[in-house]
Amino acid sequence: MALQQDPLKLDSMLCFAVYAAGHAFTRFYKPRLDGLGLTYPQYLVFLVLWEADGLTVKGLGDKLFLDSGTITPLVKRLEGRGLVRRERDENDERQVRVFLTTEGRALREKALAIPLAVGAALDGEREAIDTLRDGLHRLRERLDGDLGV
Amino acid sequence: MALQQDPLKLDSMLCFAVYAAGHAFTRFYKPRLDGLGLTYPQYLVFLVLWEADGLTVKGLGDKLFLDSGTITPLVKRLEGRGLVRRERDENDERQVRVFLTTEGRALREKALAIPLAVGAALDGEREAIDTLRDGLHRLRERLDGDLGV
DNA sequence: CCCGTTTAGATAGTGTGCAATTTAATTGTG
DNA sequence: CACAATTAAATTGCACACTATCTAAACGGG
Repeated sequence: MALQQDPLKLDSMLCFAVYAAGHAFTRFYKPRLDGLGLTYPQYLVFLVLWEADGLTVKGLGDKLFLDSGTITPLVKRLEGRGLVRRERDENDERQVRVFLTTEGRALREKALAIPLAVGAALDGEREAIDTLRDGLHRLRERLDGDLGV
Repeated sequence: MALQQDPLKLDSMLCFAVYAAGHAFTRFYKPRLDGLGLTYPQYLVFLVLWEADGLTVKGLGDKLFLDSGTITPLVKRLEGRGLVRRERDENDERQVRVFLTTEGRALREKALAIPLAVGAALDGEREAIDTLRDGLHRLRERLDGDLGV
């Protein structure tokens, strides 16, 4: 196996493979999520809330690796549409807890069709998928663990 | 190995692993790219131009899987800083070709340090990296090949 | 050669992401 | 208890990404 000649070759870069696959996923999800009226990041927030209703904004951010600058306006849009309710924690009033409304909880039924569509598109690659996912989670941990320059 | 019980479990989803790893990469690159004054997508544009100067906006988009709505304003910002020059193709005036300026070409020297930093952070994982990258490119092709719903 | 279609690029609007700052609430230490 | 430090959200500003729409240029069949 020859060594990499050009260290700046786009197609050899892991970062670009991740970046491009991410956009491909967003494009793939778009038509499916249109049916629920959700964007992809909003869908992720619901995945978390369906597992753990009443999480704080920070809790959501920790799960999704996003900060309040992203979560706050996103959740406010969901609140405006009556899909979630925001409520200040009475024991610690710095925190805002996000609760599903009946309507928000009901979305879960429709959402069940989405993993099926993904499964169909990636048909017969169960093992490769698990390997990829685990490799990506390890990668993320390494990158986030690095202290910079 | 037990089957997946909850089909909507965040941490089992490949899409989220890709999404989160993408952000981790962006965060990782940020301090390194600050030295060049580039954002990560701008860096990708330079990777393409250093390989193929004078590409059209569409050519850039094809390489990066982005459309004119993203490329046009990005390249205009680079033009405003004197890093690239935009020039309408004289044979087909619908097309705009993007050329590196001397300054833009010179950035490449500084950029060479970046793959080294990535290599250091992911030290000793050459084989795993190649496997991940190839798996992600195959994934992207599958997702983009899907016709939707 | 005319006109409908296609193609390239630009533009407007919406929704992320993130850094930096601000405000309010809580905690820790003397 | 006072008060500095920390923490949680929100806010502001900038830069993507994408959809939809628009204009101009090129193409293609009759």
